[in-house]
Amino acid sequence: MRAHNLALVLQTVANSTNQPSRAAVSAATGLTRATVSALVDDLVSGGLLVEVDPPPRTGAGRPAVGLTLTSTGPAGLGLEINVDYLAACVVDLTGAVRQRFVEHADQRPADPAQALAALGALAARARLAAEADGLIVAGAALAVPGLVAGRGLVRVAPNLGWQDIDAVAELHRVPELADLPVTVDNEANLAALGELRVTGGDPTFLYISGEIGIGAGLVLDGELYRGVRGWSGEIGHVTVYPDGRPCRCGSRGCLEQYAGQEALESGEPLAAAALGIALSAVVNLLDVPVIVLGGAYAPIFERLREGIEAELRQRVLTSGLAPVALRPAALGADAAMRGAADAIIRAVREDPAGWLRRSSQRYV
Amino acid sequence: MRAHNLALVLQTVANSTNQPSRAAVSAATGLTRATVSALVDDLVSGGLLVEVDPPPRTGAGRPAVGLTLTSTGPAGLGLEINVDYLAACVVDLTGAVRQRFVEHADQRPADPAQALAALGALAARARLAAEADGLIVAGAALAVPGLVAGRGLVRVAPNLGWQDIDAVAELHRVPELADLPVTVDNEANLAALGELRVTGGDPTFLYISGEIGIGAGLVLDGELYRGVRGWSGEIGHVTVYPDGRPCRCGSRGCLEQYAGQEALESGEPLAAAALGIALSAVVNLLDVPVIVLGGAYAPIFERLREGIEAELRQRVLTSGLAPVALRPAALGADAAMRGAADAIIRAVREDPAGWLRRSSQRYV
DNA sequence: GCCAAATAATTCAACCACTAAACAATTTCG
DNA sequence: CGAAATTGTTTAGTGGTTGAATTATTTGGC
Repeated sequence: MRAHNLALVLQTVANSTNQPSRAAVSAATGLTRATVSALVDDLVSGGLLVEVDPPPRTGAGRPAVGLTLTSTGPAGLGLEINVDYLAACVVDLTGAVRQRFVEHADQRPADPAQALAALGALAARARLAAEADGLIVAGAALAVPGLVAGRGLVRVAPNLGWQDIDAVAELHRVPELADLPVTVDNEANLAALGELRVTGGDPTFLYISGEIGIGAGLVLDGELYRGVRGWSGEIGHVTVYPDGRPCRCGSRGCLEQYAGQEALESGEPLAAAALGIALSAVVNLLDVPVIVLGGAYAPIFERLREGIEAELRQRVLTSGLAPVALRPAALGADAAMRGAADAIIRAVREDPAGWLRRSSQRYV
Repeated sequence: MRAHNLALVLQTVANSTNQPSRAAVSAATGLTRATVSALVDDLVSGGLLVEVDPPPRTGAGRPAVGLTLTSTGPAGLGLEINVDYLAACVVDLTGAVRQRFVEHADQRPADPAQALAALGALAARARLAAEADGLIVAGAALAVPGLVAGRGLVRVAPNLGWQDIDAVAELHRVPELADLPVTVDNEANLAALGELRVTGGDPTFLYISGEIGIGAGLVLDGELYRGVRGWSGEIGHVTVYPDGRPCRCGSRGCLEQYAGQEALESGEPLAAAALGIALSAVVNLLDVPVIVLGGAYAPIFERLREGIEAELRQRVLTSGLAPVALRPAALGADAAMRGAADAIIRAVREDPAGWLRRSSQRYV
């Protein structure tokens, strides 16, 4: 119960645009001022919240003490490995990017261990720089363009040529990362989480990421839906033309053949229509009100828009009752890496009690 | 916290196959025997649980007192209106059907008010019969073949010819139902809930219901996903052949044109393939491991099976890693009505504290 | 310039719900 | 018949929340 209320208070402060006082938090949560005071004290002494001195003055009365998330506490290490680059960043509890390293290089010739060692080196640099800056890296998340099974095993990453790679074990070989909890997730899933953070408004949307392959991250009611085995979002292999072009997955007429990066670069005329058909299926099935186009789609959003919307208008049963909103991604190429870092700090935000417990143990 | 634990105890008893003792519940939930005792006493005196005398003897020790859900407490009234029948049933807390009334008649000529008045009469009979039997009808849920907006407004039910009908208001005109909380939901959604109850095992599946139209109910992690506006599951209008037959929804190549009841009756050769294509999209997007075929599909399941599975094998990216299970629905034509009644008792089960509060007020 | 009103935060007693441990009840087994 | 086992209750203690009173610090009227 205390754990729940700690999270409630922390989220309230986090989601508030200004720097709320204890009294404001009390009003927003429905908890008593006394309770909020006690909880806030714990969060402050545990290094998750800080009191800020100059609160905005308003009317009579004792001045309020503003509260805000710390920028020197726990942080998340976001990692991404993709076909043509490696990237690492550190995001603090407020969501600010504190470190950012990107290394452009084709990863396909390298074998997985080499690639992950290079990424590990980048990650180690980011971690050390962040910790020199007063941050405590709470964990790392890695975004990969492929299917991930539980416990950080990459089952297949077709465009990297990977198969059954234990990415966590490889990263843990780097001495500076050996003690760090690492999770692995699909690139589109994490990018969707990143987008959720910056959009704020819409808790339910589909993020679709056009890279060499096409992935999607589905956020329902503010939560990423990963599927039972973590293999949701494979929109690239949704059939749009049943008897269409053969796909390297063994099927025919997959969306990827018409709207993947290779098709786009060769000026495929059906790209927007194919996207529209696949997205209509998503909306008909899930009643998703917002679709965010990311990856390679974001820069050419305006060129795709009309073609997609035409299909949605025609093919979505409820398009007459309420239109589907189409938006370019707010984060650019950093989305997955940002989302990965965000996943770590999200975990701290959702379970501050766990963090306090662990961080008190650190000093015993 | 008490509310949460009351629900926990009640669910534990409900999900248990035998009639567990307080000690068994304590072991299953992790709560202390003392706590469980206190909670169980509340549930017994509130009329949700009953103690059963003859517990199965085993070994030494004081004999246990078995616990089981009451069969004389709260009950759910499930209603269904469809093209060619009206139906009402009452299900008690244990999930047993206690009353069942079905009236076959084509509803299309009747105007909505007439049809709902007839259904209301059926519902009133079911309620009175149930209450004569010692049950307390806690609420009613109505399954309709159409799109429902919040607060019981049926936006469109194409096959009934309905548009913007306030079904709750119409039912409340029946004097015997005037005091009853009534909700309205899509037929496939409620059928999926009904299926969830009887399957028990799989908490994540897609239920697909082949009637005149084709609807789907999506159950994720044991919860029905209704979509932001409650319009999820419109799989009948997912595009399978982009340039295919025109559909009355204004689009082309909708699944309904190839696998709707009318197509099935005319021996459509593409039915199974079309279903397979649409279902592949669902699995690729959501990683759903189980698909349940209901409505008109259930009796012809074996005829459809191979055709659907062939498409799934070809078109689902992860079909090589883990196959998708295909099953006929366990409940027959009663699924939606059963699911509707179930939705009511599900609410009681999930918030027993609320029920206890309300039922204590009833006697003040 | 001072006091009243207003607002923020803390302190303190009471209470609720859970836990742990002792205890009572009732059986089986040697 | 008594020891062991098992269920269920009682009792004392604890963590966490509430509500009321208290303290702290400002504005504004006179």
